[in-house]
Amino acid sequence: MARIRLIDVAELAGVSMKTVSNVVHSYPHVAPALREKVQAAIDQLGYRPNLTARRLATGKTGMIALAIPEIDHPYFSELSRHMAEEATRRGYRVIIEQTLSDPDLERAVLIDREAGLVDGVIFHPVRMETLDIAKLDAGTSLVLLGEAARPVMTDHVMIDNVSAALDATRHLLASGCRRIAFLGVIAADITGSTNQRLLGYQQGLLEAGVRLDPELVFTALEFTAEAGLRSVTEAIDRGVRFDGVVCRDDRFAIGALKALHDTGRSVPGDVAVVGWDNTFLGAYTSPTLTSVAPKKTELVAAAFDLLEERIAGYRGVGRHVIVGHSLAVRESAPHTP
Amino acid sequence: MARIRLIDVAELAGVSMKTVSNVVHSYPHVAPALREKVQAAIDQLGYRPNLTARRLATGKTGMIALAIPEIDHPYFSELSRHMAEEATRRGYRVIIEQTLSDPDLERAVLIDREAGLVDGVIFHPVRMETLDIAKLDAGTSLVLLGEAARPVMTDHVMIDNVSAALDATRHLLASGCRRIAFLGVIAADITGSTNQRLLGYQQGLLEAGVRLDPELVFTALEFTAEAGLRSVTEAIDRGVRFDGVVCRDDRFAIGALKALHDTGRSVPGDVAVVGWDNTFLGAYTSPTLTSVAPKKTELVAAAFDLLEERIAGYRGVGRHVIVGHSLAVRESAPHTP
DNA sequence: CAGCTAATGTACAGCGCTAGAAAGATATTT
DNA sequence: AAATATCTTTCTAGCGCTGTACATTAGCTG
Repeated sequence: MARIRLIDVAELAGVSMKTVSNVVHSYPHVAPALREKVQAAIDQLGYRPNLTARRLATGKTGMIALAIPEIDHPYFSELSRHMAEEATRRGYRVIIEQTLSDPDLERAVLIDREAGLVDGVIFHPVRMETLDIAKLDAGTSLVLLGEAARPVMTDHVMIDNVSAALDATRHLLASGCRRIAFLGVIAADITGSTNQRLLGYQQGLLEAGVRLDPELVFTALEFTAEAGLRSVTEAIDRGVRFDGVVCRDDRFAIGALKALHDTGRSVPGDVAVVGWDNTFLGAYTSPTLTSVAPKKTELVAAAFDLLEERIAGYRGVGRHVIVGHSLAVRESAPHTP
Repeated sequence: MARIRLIDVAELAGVSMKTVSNVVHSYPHVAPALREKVQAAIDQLGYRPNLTARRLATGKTGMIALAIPEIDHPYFSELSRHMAEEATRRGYRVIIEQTLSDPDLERAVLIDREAGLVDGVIFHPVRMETLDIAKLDAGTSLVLLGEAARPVMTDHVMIDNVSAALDATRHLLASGCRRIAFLGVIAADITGSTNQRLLGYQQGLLEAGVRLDPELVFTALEFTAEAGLRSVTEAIDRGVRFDGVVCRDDRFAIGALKALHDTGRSVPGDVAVVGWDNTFLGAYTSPTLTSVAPKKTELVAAAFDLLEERIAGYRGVGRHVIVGHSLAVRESAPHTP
């Protein structure tokens, strides 16, 4: 039972391969009677075009790669879902590459891109630096996500992290918080995100005339809820007093919520908490989580727009697109009454 | 700056294409001096083999498709991660197809498989029925996950749902629960999972001599935390009394936890809760969630084993593999003291 | 009905790589 | 030294599909 090929259909229908191909592609100038005959042959044999062969012939793969640190991080899994749906809408398939924040795997993503497997790559780097990416960006289609790196020649989509952190901080200040913590700084973190979010946080305190207390900038060991939990618990154990927390990641916020709960603090009564990314997690915690909400669909659409322009041949300087954000206000840091 | 091809390297190195190919594939019988010269040419030009062309020539794609209902469901995103890692280990790439539990999209997965894009498919059906799958299973490599359907000729990996539900129910019974609810039955659900889990639940009650009260089988509208929350809240509003809940899904459990919290019940004091799938969600709820834990890595390994045998040419009858499970015991339904 | 345009259909050369056959070179044996 | 065996390398026919160039037929016009 070998695969049915175009030529098999052609023989059965008594026409040339090209005519069958024309029918498959709904090419307009095919006589109705012939089209019907060919279609019947296709149906009878159950013919499916071989995509690999088509790709080789056309030079287009119809696939794009989405390279993210972790598939099962809620933010990235939600992002993946949006990407997959947008891709379907635009006639692409997505192949997801997990980099695990490993510099070598990240590099491999860019190198593989050259292998003709995909038409373009949407890449959220964590560990690779700007120059590193620039060196490997051989002019083929690439769009970067996040804040880690932004080579001059490469397109790039992100939210305004400073302003989003500012919004979060203002929100806490408006509800009366005065000792607001930031969770968290990570030693090994080379991404720009944290710095920018920290900047917005500082700016918020500054404009409200609240003194910045270094003790309130918590550190964590890694980007997990567990690390967030530990960090907050330790701060409490050290006797640090605070009435609000801006978390740079929903997972940190989940950990913080749990730490506060376990140490008998009420949220938002004693401490108000703001998370980041507005993952679905936040909707089902108790209390539900207020969180910075990047406009994910905008982000995805922008990334695809840029990528498709690159695929279509744009070779110019890198475009930087800032997509909107909002604050999804829930119980952990409610609106001021 | 066109793509570098094998022949470009061959010309630069002054050898034949096959020799370059031999170097690329580390074929042993290449004279060291030549190998070096060819390698130098490869490096100089930055040659990358075109995978599409290689595929067409070899007939193998090195890719497998993972078809799941939703990428961002925690269970499936965790599964995806394991799959991606196992695939890498075995030299495959994974392309994730999201079916959204849509029968047409599910069907498309099986039809596409014929298109030579992937070497095999690991498919977790939700809406397609056994016969439907059997009809489309043209003998190419396919492994099914879950309980929805199991055609005779198709390989299949699952956990023993009856026994897992039995374990969960016994656990609650052992800690003294006597009015144990099941969350939940969904009208539109045609998967076998719920029935099997319900069966295990009944069996557990039966062997403990506890009467089965139909009022305790909760229904929900869809598989979301929101629906779980609503279902439990409504049961409480109706005045249904219960001291334990077996949830057929962690998301239901998250919703249940929130419903109990919002209505002032303590967990596990007033009501003990068991979830299903042991997603990472359960580790960060308050209280943390006891959950049925399928051995995901075993499941993934088994699925790949079967799939690789199919790819290698096995054409026999469908194998059914049952992988182990355990109960991840946490605060929401602790061990009996 | 010749003379032209438009509509249909066919032939075939690639796309870039693989792999088996064949050829050429070198080493070993008698 | 001839004959045989063993390496190395080259040659080349596909893999299945697309798209260009060309051939054929049909449809009109004057």
